Amino acid sequence: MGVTKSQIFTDRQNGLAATFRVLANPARIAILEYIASQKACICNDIVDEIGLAQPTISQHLKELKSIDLISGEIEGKKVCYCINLEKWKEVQQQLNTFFDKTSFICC
Amino acid sequence: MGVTKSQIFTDRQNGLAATFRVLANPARIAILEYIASQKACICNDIVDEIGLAQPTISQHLKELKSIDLISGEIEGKKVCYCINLEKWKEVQQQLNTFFDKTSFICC
DNA sequence: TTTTATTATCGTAATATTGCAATATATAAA
DNA sequence: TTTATATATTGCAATATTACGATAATAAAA
Repeated sequence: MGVTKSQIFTDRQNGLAATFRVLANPARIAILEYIASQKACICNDIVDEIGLAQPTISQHLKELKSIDLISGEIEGKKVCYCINLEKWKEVQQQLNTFFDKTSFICC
Repeated sequence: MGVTKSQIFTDRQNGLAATFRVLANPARIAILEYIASQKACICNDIVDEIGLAQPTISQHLKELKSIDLISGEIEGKKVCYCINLEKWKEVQQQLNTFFDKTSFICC
């Protein structure tokens, strides 16, 4: 075999892991931090800012968009990426629920 | 190429991504939730509880231990795994710092 | 000591992920 | 329309991850 056996876990557990997975990459962390640092939506100066090739950045942006963590609006020939604040808060909430629910003292 | 270019990111960004990575697997989520649900430390009934082979569980436990999210105490021929509450809180804090710092309105 | 039960490690197969060059697509500018 | 610029997609090479069987290591029990 060799693939995550998602069938044996709940949708919630799989969803939580999937969210963590999108965040589990330093380039995507850096992209999110950069987008957020520009108060107005800034487009692909991201490619210049981060030290990765344009197709690589484009792919990372696609993944971030796939879970709605960012949105991308087309403006002429440029695209303007922004943090989707609603989803952002939702994810933060989801993670906190996990951490709060799971922390018990045992040993 | 084909590997994450960690050199171009900060230690903080790499560390954050690494933490997310450990959590980015439904089996590890399930293991953490199971360990936490047993108020006293329970050992590898985890293998029975989760539907994965013993070596697989052992490997996941190793990863969780590697970032100190759980501890494993040897008790005779059994090992007792527990949530490391101190680290747990620290990770939750770390993630919240990321989310709080990064959330700005742009679009 | 031998046996048995528990956990860890090794080796390997089956994907999944990361990154980039080449190229396609889309839109503004000339 | 042609050209230039910005972004997305495709295809591929280089790892990384997940899972498990076989086996080793450890310690209690017989």
